[in-house]
Amino acid sequence: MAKTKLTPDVLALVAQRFRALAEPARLQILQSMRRHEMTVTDLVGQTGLGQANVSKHLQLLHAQGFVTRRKDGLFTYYALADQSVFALCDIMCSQLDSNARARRRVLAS
Amino acid sequence: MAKTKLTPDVLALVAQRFRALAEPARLQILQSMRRHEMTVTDLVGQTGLGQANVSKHLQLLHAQGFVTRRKDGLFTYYALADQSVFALCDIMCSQLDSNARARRRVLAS
DNA sequence: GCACTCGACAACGGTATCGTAATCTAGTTA
DNA sequence: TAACTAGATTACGATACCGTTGTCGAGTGC
Repeated sequence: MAKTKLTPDVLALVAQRFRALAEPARLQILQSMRRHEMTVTDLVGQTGLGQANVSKHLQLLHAQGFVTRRKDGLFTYYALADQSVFALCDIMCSQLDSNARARRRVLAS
Repeated sequence: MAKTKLTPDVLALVAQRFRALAEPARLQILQSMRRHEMTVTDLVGQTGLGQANVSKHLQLLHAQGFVTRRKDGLFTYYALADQSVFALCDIMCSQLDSNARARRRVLAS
């Protein structure tokens, strides 16, 4: 395990990466790419977001290294850089679960 | 593994949780609490942030269930709700690592 | 009671970010 | 070459969020 020191600089970078995932639209895009790579128009169709919007979100995700780009003719294919995004989401979801359960427990008292 | 369905609603909640961690100040606060619970003034001293600022960040972290609150006389003690925050940060850091390495590889070509 | 401290809260200015509309570039096809 | 398409880019208005200042309530000690 690469135990990077958590200096303020590193903290800023980590925060930046968290922010990239702090947007429902981007999570939706990432989820749409879970199985295969996709073009921008594919993603526009699947998510219902605007073209410029999707493109901008993809720029950001690519800049942060969450997705890879591959150009072929007119199309640009985007794919997940790695699967760890879903590991992150899983942790978040299980926290959501336990929070909801705790909240219910409080209400029951 | 609690495989929650990733409906748009859930996605919004997950995004909200990511946003809570998308701020260097909050990561700094969480890191300061890694070992023991702390009062607000402790955290102000340790982080160098303003009092009102710290208090507001703590409200948010508490609302999202990342920290617990315990009042004792004049003081309010905050503590980590669980350690999974650091699991999240670890994943992010290792991604940072591999990104940096990939970038270096590109530069070397 | 009075002064003091801790922490929460409201208001405010500055900045960042979202989504959209319009434009531009590059590649394809007729 | 002209028309078309995919996608990137820019400009803009709306909104959200950060950090600070000032204030208030609660608890403590003289």
